Amino acid sequence: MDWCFEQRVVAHKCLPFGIRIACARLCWRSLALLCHAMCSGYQLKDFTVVTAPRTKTIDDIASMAGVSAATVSKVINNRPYVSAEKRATIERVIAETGFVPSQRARGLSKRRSFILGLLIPYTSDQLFSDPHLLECVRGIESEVNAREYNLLLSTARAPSEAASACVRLLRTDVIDGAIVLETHDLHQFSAMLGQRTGPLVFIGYPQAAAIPAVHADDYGGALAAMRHLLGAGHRRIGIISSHLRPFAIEERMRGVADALAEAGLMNDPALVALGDFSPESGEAAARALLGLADQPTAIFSLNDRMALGAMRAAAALGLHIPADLSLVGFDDVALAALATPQLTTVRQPGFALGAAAARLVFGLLDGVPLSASPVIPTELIVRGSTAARRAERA
Amino acid sequence: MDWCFEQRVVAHKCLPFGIRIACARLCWRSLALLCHAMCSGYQLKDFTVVTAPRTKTIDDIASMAGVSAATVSKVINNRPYVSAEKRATIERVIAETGFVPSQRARGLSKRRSFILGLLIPYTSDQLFSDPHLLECVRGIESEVNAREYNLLLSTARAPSEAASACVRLLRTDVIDGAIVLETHDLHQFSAMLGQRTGPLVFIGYPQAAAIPAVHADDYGGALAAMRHLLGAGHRRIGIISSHLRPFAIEERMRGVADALAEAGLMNDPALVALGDFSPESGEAAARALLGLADQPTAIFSLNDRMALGAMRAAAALGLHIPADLSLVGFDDVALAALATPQLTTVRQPGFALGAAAARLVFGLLDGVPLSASPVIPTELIVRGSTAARRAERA
DNA sequence: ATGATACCGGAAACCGCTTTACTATCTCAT
DNA sequence: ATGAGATAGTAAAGCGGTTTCCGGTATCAT
Repeated sequence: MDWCFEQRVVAHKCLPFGIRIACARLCWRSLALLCHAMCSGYQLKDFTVVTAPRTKTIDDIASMAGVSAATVSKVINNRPYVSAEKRATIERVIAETGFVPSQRARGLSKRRSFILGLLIPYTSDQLFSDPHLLECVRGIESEVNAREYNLLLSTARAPSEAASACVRLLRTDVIDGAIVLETHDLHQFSAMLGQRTGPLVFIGYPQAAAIPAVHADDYGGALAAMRHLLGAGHRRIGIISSHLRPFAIEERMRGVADALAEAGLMNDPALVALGDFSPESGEAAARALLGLADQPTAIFSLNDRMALGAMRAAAALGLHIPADLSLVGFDDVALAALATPQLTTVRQPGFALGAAAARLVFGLLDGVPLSASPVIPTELIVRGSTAARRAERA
Repeated sequence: MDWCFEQRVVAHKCLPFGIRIACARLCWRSLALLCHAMCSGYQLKDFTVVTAPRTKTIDDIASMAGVSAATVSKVINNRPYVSAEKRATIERVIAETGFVPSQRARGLSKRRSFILGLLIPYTSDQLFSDPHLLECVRGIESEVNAREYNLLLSTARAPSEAASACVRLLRTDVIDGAIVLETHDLHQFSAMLGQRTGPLVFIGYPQAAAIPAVHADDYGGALAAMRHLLGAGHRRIGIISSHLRPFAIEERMRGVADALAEAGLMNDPALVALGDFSPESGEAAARALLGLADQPTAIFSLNDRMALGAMRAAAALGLHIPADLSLVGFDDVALAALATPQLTTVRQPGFALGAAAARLVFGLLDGVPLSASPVIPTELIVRGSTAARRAERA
């Protein structure tokens, strides 16, 4: 059996001196002994490396200010029953020493970590390159910073992975609550939801009931977009939808249907083409729509990327936008404003969504009972890609 | 003076019953009393809301397994001196109860929070929409996950804000270390660097000495790009650089100069046009270059976005790429592969950069002495925008 | 004066886990 | 047999704050 360092044994066996290495916190002297022994071929076993202790603790501040730690705590937490002079003294000492309490210890006592989790299940990488996400994060951050919280980022490749990561983060006390960006299948989450501790809010449409969520007014946005086109005199409006049907798309389609009904128009299935959100699929869908005998005079694409593809298709077919064809997108991605002509579209309220989600989590943390899921309004941005319908066969 | 709830007083004054509300942890009964009192118009003062305690603690597990908490801790931390049978028992109990230790308490004892900070000083929003960033984050995450760490996200509008946020996070013990995405002026950071506790690694070129950093091989990338063009026979190569000169650009320019020198060519200042990284500025710069009497046959743009602008300029001038003009970019943004023709460019090793930075932080945390800043190789991706120079005046 | 009540301040307990320090048992060469 | 050395296990002491609980003044109406 190899010789080894074991706490109690070190002193007797390996080291000829009368000094024992009592604890893992090595002083220079014991360190030297250790080095010597290790150079002689001994192995270390059952040892731990501890990092340096805190430079200043609340007790130091307390003794410097001539009070007890409890009083310092009161001052730090801005609580009553501290005389003005003591408070001033303590505040001065804190300012002088630049003392900041340890969130680790604080969290243990207060049973809060002051950290919110942000879970991004990015099955598709585009999520990150999506400026909408940046806006969401900014919105979340603004609320989080206002409450002196922090934001923990966790991305996961698969939704199931995200669900377990989320539960783990919550159960290990790392975070106080979490915001989850919409996932196609929330089933994964709902299965693990019972195991969690702490609030969870989704940005998107909750498919399971009783899951707090915030979402944009997709319905209203689509309604506004369609009304805009209908108001401009368009009667045959092509729709570029998707064969993938997340809730947001369903809602937008509902808005489309209602707008058509409002105008007394039929919902002609021939005028609906399906894509997969990519520009290429949008181009193909637009070609299909424009190839109809009774060509539509306007197209509403349910996302911007497909609308940009439709723009290409129109150009290829020699159609001028907006003279020959009006085009409306959805999302207001950065490219929408850079395209020629600039794309009329419905803006996603990213910042507001993020902020609302964060507020919801904080509310839940504070015990505010959950009310209805907030719906954040969308905004129609009218730019150069839409115009009044030209007179018939002009 | 208003009547108020104060811990000791509650019982005598506000409540006629013999029950005192001894602690803030309200049971239903005392809660009912409180509600009653408040409905009668009394105010609450000096109260705290505490969240529920942990459902299961290590002590519960210990008693369930019939051992002491210390032994359970040994098992959890995979340390020796636990008999196989006890270990098995404890592991079974842990599995059955689904117990996970509290990171809060763990962090306090171990003096580690198991959280790494990621600081993104996004003066310009494009940072986030930059897929390169996503790759960096993915690289960091892969290392972080491997070590069962977590990632805390902190964005800041100004570098000074980022510096203070970073120092605060470090000093409050929230994070164990941090990775900072390159900032134009590190001076802000170096000023506060002394106040920090814990390692800090930059992704980018450290302008102050002795700051650990990792960066991409911008020099080598530019060298490879230029060699590629020179090898294809090009002799007059326009450079689209920038009037902003972060270190990365300096390095790329150095690569350009060395490649030219290698080929025995002069570094003609007339062939260098300046932009501001945007596509528009790239377009303008390309127009300027292509308007020269002695038109270049190739252009090397120091970033992709300007290269894409240059592509537009070439198209507008009726030049075909790569037949009339070869074009090389730098970064390999997503659009580079989607452009027509596909852009030859130098790929930023985002994932590797992130991973290297994370490894560096962990190394520093483990006390590994700092060696030289790692340089991550870049890769020339040859696509359709470059071709051999056509015979003179063909 | 004198309770009654409000304001202050501190000792001690606690949050949940890790580490120390020490005892007890087992192994094994002498 | 026996003491040295290795292994197992645990009570107790932290980690760095917060909260409880209680005693001591200051104030104030009677």
